[in-house]
Amino acid sequence: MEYNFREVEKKWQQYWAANKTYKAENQSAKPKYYVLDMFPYPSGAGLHVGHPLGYIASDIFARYKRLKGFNVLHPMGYDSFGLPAEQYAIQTGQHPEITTKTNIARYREQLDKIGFSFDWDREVRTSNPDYYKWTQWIFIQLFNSWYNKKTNKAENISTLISCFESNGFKGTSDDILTGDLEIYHDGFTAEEWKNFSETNKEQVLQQFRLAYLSDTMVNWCPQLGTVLANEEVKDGVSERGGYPVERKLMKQWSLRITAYADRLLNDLEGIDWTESIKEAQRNWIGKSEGTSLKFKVENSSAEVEVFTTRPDTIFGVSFVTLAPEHELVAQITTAAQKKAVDEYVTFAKNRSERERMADVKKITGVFTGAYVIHPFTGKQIPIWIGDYVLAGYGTGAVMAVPGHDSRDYAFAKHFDLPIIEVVAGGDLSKESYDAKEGKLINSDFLNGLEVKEAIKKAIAVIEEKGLGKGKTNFRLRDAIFGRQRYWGEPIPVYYKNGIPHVLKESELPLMLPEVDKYLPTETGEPPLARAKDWKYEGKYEYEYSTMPGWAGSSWYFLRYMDAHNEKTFVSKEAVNYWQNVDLYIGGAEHATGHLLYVRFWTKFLNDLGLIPVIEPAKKLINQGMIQGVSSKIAMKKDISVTGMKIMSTNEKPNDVAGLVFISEDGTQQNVILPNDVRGIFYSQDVLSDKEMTVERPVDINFLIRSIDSNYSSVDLLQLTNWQDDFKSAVYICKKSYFYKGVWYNLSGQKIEKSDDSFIVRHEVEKMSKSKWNVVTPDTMVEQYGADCLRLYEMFLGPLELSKPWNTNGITGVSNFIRKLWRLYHNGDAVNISNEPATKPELKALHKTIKKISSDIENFSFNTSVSNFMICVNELTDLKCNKREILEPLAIIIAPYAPHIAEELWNRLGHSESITYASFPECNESYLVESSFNYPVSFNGKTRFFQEYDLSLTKEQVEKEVLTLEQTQKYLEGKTPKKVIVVHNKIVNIVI
RNA sequence: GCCCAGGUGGUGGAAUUGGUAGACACGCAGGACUUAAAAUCCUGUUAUCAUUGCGAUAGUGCGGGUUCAAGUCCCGCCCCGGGUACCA
Repeated sequence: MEYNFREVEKKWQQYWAANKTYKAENQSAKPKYYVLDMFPYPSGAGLHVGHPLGYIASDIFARYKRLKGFNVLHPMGYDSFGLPAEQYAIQTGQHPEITTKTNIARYREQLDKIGFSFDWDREVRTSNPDYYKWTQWIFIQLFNSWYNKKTNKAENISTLISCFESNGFKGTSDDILTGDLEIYHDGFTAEEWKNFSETNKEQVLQQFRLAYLSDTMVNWCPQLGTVLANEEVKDGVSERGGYPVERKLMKQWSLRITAYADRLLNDLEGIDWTESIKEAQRNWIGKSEGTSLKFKVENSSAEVEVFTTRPDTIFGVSFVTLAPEHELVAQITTAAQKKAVDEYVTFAKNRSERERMADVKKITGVFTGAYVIHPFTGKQIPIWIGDYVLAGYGTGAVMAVPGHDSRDYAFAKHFDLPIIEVVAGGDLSKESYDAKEGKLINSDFLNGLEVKEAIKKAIAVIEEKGLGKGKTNFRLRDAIFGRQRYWGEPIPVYYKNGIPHVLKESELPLMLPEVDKYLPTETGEPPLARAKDWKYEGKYEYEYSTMPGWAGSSWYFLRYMDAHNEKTFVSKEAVNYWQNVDLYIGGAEHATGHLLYVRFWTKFLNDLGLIPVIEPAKKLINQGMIQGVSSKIAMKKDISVTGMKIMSTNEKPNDVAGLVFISEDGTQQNVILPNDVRGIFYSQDVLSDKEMTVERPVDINFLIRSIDSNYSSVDLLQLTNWQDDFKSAVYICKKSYFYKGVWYNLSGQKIEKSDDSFIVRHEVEKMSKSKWNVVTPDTMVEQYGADCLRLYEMFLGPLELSKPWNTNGITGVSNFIRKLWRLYHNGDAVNISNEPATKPELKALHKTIKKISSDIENFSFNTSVSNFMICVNELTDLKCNKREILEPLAIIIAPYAPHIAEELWNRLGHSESITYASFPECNESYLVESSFNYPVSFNGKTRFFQEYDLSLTKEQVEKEVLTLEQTQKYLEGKTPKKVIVVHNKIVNIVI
């Protein structure tokens, strides 16, 4: 009887669920191991074959660790707040909670079918009040904290208040309190503080709180009706939906992640994450060290402060550029230039982010008419405004050194400003010389110094003269935390006299209220403003924005440790036992979003003494993307057709009746198309000029036959019945066309059938519902079984590589599973012998044990599958049915194919699950060879093989080889110059 | 532009510290079994030349180099994928 995977897989999935086989305990004598997958967002499309890739890998690892005697925590849950469910709610009026529940149920069903060893008792959902209660609680801790630069830790805001009460505040230069943070508040004395109004005090405190309210430039997305964080914006459009994003000044909740910039950067050293992710985070944090420097404005008390990393080039400054939004712009602009400046500032403000990024190359700017005085030469230097200077970085002003900065160079060239050479080594007539190498020239006291020394000296002189001081800047911005959306965690804040107050812990969770519509109010307030009678203590307004999607996922790894605790977000005992994640698997697309925020929150919670770890995950593996193959149908434009030319195609739907073809012999053919034709699609093999076409995706389920890897033919009947605009469309093929289920020849006469195929093009891209190229695991599981899907996804190639999905090799894996089954059976009956195993059998097993162990440790799951195949092939050839071999084999294969392994284990006579068996150790003595078949090569080219006993020394092998008849043949009578013998490896004879 | 990862048969991909390139699998071709098909099993399969057999030559994106020996190390370049984008 053949292996019945349907029955067996179902049986064991039920067994595991009923027996809670994968339940993890919070205490154990065993060492702990925590394997975590990145949270899925349960979208309406369900899981596609790309999702399980990482889950299968982590599941193999988790199962392996259990077999190795570890107490394994391997949980799963859902990141269930978010935009898609809400967008769906807006369209249909259905509560997002219902959509979310349905989607989760579908995910769960799909996950269960693949046989994952999750401890489902620990499932969490970010949208459940018993979960978001603690997300809100952490927000309150952030609100009640400030970052003390002296201790380099977050502390309760009360320590800051007592500092104000005793010492007051010295203003932005109060290093001890502000460090590198930009605090916009004047200094005050202790006495003044005590007399401040509550409002005034809170204004000051908002400058320090880790969760704070401020007027910030935000990424506003009008179509989504919300602000977005920097990493949710890609190329000037929203990551979800692709809607335009504009800059807007709004009062917003933000998190002061910048306080942690240095630690987020430095602590990367201590974690075993992929270098690419670490590098992406380093770039995102963007630390740069330089100096601030003040330039006095001529005939004014104002000063322009700039930030530069190249103070050595101070004598190369030929102008100063301000960002259009710079506060000094209005103040310093001369009357003569006012009009030009105002126009420019308006222009710059109205340009969308998208436009600005699209024409990076386009240089724009205007002269203010004002000048600064060079602090060393005393010369006049013009002040310009340019939008290549960003208001949000540094001081929003730069000292332009066109000789040694390519952006300044481009600006200077464009507006014909002087270019001064101060570092020797470049050719300034062609381009700026940006390298930090060479000797300083034309630079007074810096002349002759190397750039690095000059930087040091310049900073020293600048500081000495009180013109500025050494300073570090980060590219990282504070994270905007409010979203003007419904489906998210309510921010636990209410307003009393305009001052924000947080809720008491006992008042949590602040439940998401019911609303009549999921849209903003008429006055533009977020959806929560629609909630009826939703007021704190019946009178104070709540905050109407909700938290962003990443709030819940910034601490979920902790909740899994203690998922049902009602007293605290995670108990001390649980977190002290589980510490942090040992292995985290997920996509690289979260490099600068989730993975940065979760590190930030972890450090913060550690500062407060709530958890013992400073990093969420010790090791991180990125799985590659499984791409989909979409199929593209061609339409439109003036067409050249192979063998004929279509002359006029005014493709207005009602104007295609008189298509004129010119056939190969040059005669015109007037094709009469019916009047109600609503569109024309072209088979890809009739198009010779791809430039003239546009394409749209069609459902890959309509494909019938693959022509080659780039093209397939499509089922026109299915396509015609698909969507409205396909129903009354004409499908043009080489010799005929298809319309409403009927074929016509090109003269417009009905024909019985056509031997034409309608061809669509393939394209490899991200799997997505909108591209109609999604392949779900369900059909795979149905057809081949979960074990086969698991093995096949691993067999496809290295985990971290992206690859398009194809099922070409699936039969190989399926055959392997059947072959494995047959090894344990003779016909229908289990056939196991208790005889001792032979040497070749033991060798086949133990070399596999060795290989599989090292493969798993190195996350090289694809080679494991190959090695299982080799092992089973060898044992099949040896006709091995010995218990001594087949029992350990079942165990080592169990992490990969748990269902069949359980069944075989059971048939071997075990009543317990294979999950807690112990992984066999490799016995090296079975692998020891007594001889080696040496490849004998001449000048590095292998010619033949010769077997020698391994006890032979190098010298003996050399002597033996030289006596061989074959050797003599290749020597052709010459004497070898040199003979290299590498023991157990190779013989190379140099002639 | 910058940063990161890649480039090996018709395809997915193997290859410890430099040491037999192409494991394993798909596909393809031929064969066995079968009334037939499916399933299964066997043989072959980098290219070119030669072929009765033995074999010869080339070959891991391209061009150089180091070495007895290079897919692997070094230098220069090309191509594809991902990230990032005026960060002073």
